[in-house]
Amino acid sequence: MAVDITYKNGVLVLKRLGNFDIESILECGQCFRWERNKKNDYTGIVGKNVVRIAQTGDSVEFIGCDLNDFNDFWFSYFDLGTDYEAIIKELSANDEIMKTAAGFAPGIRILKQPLFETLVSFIISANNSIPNIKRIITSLSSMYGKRIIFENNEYFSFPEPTALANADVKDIALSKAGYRSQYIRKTAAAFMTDPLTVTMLKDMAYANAKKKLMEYTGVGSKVADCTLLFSGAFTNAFPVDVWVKRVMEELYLKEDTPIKKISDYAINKFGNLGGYAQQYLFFYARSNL
DNA sequence: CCACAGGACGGCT
DNA sequence: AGCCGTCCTGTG
Repeated sequence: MAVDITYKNGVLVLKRLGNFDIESILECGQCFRWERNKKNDYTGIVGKNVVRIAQTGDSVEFIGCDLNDFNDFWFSYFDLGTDYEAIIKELSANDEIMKTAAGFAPGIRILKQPLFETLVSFIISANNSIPNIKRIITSLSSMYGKRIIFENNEYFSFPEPTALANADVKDIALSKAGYRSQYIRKTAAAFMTDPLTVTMLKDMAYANAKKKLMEYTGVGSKVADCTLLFSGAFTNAFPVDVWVKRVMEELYLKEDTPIKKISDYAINKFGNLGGYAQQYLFFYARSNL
């Protein structure tokens, strides 16, 4: 069952990689900077790292990636050190709903994304649709990021806090971020003077880390939970958006329930696996409800 | 043209 | 403390 890793001519190949479905991982709403070239073939930029990933069955190719890139960055980004089979087993025990939801997309993984990038991306996500969020981030990156050429195409790294902090709100608004433009600039400025790291968040209790994030302008409960979960800080974070609210009411609670109550229910029910449960439920809801 | 989808904020009870 | 109008953009 062990994963087999080989590297030749700029292509790193993982064989027998379980619980890894590139489409589920990249289309489940946790990341915004991957473009689909064709089915099961995506190119993405994370921080300053660009890579193309092509999957056939349980064999996954990382193109334009050497062993160092993989060990230093992508292994952690794709959360390859975590046993998802065990997580699904635990969530599914005595819970037919989770069994169905996780069984629907067992190849989902929760990415560990750079903190500032994740925070700003989810500030942009507030009251917004996924295609629009992607457009805004692409636009901001081309204005304030660094240009990188990969496979003869042009990519731009996510902007550094300084670049956004020093930008004019009017210029940020050219990205079509709308009223979120001032949130982006203010948060970047705060981040620049008082940088926050995932390590710092992990050293706090979950509730304190969430409070800390909610001090940034444009960050409410949902955006804070998304940032904690998708930066790899807390696996118990359970972001409740309209879809999760819908699926929780439909499958578990059977009645209209305030968001805060849904959070409490999930924390109590799923504990440290809440974040994984949320992703399975979210993906299931988007595809079936 | 209008209705609607998607969360945070701030002003109001 | 909770309720609700407003914010911006894209789509049907």
